[in-house]
Amino acid sequence: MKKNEYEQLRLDHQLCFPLYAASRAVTQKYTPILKPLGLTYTQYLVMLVLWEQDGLRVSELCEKLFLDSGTVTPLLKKMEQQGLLTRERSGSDERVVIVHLTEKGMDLREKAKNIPSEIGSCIALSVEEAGALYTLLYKLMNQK
Amino acid sequence: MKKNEYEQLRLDHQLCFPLYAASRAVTQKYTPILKPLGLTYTQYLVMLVLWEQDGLRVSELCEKLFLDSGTVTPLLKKMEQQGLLTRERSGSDERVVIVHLTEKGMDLREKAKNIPSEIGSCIALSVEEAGALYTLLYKLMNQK
DNA sequence: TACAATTATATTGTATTCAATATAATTATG
DNA sequence: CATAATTATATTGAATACAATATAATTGTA
Repeated sequence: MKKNEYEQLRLDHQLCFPLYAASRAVTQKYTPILKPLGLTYTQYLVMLVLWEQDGLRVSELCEKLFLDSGTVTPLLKKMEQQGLLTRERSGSDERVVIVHLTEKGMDLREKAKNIPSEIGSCIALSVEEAGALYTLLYKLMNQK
Repeated sequence: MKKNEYEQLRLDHQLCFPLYAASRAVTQKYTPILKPLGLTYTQYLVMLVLWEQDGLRVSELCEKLFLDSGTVTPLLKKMEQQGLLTRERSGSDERVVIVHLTEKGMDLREKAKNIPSEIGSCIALSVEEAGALYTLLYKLMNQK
């Protein structure tokens, strides 16, 4: 029984591991594609959010991306330096920082337009598989 | 048609995002569980591999975990300092570093034994869902 | 056997992540 | 209205990740 005692600890019995490895693998696929746009993967996620809805608070960006201020604040500062966005304190509540895209930030959308299909073409999943995966992952990420 | 032009760039149309967010969410579940063992998540993965097969090369650990030497080398040094393992150059090939668990490293396995079920109990997926997810993730991580 | 490739780790530099804490502004309450 | 509690963001510190490069050892080959 000695063998079975630790059976559960086998790497190939873990769900966390392929999740972790697949996530990194997919992120790595983005790196060369995002490089011409001057974006990292996390910066790209911020842009996706802002292209959909500009003028969000830092806290709203954090919520949408499931990231905390320790990650997002330096990220936004860097992106501000790069001229992609602006950060200004709200007039009505000085604690709040509102993020707006610059012209340059908005223009980048055009260059990014085809990235999803580029990525899609190098991900070997059928539409059904991708849909099933999507559903399962959302289930996983939305539980507290 | 302006709206549809950028439809693909919506955050909720991306597969990468729930993958990334779910991965981080799951890793975060491990943090408090691993803390009593003095392990981080990545260190735990190294231990899983070594508990299964001791005496691996650094390169073999890298392959199994899909990590590169820039991640693994400092990780192993830290774990060596903590007394969990030893790193020695191979006699037959001085380029090779062989990693062995110490007594302390092996003993930790007993304390880790129930972690998979602890994690399993806070992951809200059925056995079938977990199986399907597992299969899809392996598909994703194994494509070059 | 010199010495050009190759191989195995290690190092460096940049960019995340996140827990924990700090700070400043606003709100709630006695 | 003073101040305790809360809120929003920022800072700090520790641990990853990974691309790019470096170094040392080994192998292949003219």
